[in-house]
Amino acid sequence: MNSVSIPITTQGLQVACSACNLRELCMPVGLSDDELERVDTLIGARRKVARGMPLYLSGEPFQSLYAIRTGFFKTEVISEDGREQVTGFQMAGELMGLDGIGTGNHNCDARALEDSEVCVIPFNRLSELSREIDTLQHHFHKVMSREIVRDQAVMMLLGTMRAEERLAAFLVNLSQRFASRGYSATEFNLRMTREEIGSYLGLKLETVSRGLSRLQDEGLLSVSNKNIRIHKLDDLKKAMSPRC
Amino acid sequence: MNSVSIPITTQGLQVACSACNLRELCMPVGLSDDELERVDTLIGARRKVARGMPLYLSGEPFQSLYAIRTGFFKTEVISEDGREQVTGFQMAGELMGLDGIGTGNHNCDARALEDSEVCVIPFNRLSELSREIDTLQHHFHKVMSREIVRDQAVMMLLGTMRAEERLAAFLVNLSQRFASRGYSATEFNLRMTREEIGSYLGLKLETVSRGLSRLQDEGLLSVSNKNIRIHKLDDLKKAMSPRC
DNA sequence: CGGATTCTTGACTCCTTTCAAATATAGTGG
DNA sequence: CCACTATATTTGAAAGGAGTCAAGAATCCG
Repeated sequence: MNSVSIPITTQGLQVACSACNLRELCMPVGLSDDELERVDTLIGARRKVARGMPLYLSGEPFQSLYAIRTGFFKTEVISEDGREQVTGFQMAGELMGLDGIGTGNHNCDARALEDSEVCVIPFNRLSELSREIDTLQHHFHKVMSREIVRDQAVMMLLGTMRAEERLAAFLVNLSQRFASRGYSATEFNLRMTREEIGSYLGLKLETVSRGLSRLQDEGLLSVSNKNIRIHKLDDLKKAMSPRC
Repeated sequence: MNSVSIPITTQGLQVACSACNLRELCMPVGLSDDELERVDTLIGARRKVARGMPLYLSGEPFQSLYAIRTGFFKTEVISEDGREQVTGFQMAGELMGLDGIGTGNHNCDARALEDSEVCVIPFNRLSELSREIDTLQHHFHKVMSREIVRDQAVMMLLGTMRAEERLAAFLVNLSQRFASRGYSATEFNLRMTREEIGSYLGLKLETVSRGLSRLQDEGLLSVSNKNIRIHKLDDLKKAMSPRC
């Protein structure tokens, strides 16, 4: 125990947006120094979310958006008749909560797949500030729009691709997102279970498992439980298309 | 022929937003008279789109959003390897083009399924105005958010539902949207082909056809080509869930 | 009116699911 | 730190639902 209290709480370690290394991925991009300073005031607080715990649940009142600082999340919709659909996996620098704006309540569950930390962005203040800072407004609109485009890509995947193609597309997507964050594009650990992958891809967990085994047999990658090692990224990309 | 020129062009018949009967469905909601007047200046022009013609195509530079005044559209994504996925069907009062904000180019094709007319909303002016009118800003954010939620519902449909369930969900959705526009909830004409329904629902056209026949055999509705008559809307809703 | 498109239906195939069992892994408490 | 239990993963075999292929019928539209 320290006799002198050292601020080791979340708050104590806070890093301003202007100094955040996720800046490029997160909200503020292309702002002047002055504007960045004002955006710094936007982030209300940090919040830690332990693995398995919800960041928010469907039905809860919507107040804030969340930018992931560290960690990994899934978002999941549960229908009235009990069906569960994982609608996405989110990693550092990505924004969550956009679905809550429309109704004023969150429309899905967001759950940490590993111990994580998020920046809380009060939506009211984001609205205010984006009325004053054009760049911020436009950036926010772009982020929402990209989410729509991403969702459309998932529709395409679910509507037209076969099991192995879906799996290849899923892995290539993860690979690219890890790579853009400075991690290896060819080796990474899955944070989610086969069942969660299956829910996202519209497949049963057994089909996911078989698909991974098959891609391994084809020599495209190695699977060791949650660890993925991609040997032929190009061929994996080709496996996203029919007749391969 | 009229000897005296009467303005029968699109422009001549223009109706201000403040007098538009789609007001509740479209952009401006809950504005003061003063604000409504300013929003009127937002609508650049009307544009007619003949059946089968594109409102915009993927790749074209994004300039404007479009609010449907009359008619019916589909939006469709085409992937690099040639797969087509219908991502939605839009009717009067609904907004199209949100997917273009992110990249500055449209990311899908929007095509009229019947002769249609849209209001052109220049995005720049919408951005400006929404910086000045809180209500408009918030409404716009809500519309985008609802689009995300809608997309998530489609993911759920594609990821977890069986053919007949998807079809039932599709028809119930159409029914509700027609009803909220003052049309019959139980009888309407499909504007799209079986193939387009299939693309949207992740099914082949034969499966759509068989599904409709089946729902008819079960007595839930009558199908006569494009005409749908729903006899048991409650049971059709139940058919969206498993074990029916 | 007539070719082209769209729709329906049947028969068969194939991919994914279901059901089941064995194995491996991870988390927990002693 | 190890044992133990719950969870997660793999794999096989069989079943089922949607896809494919094909042909005929109906409808649309110029």
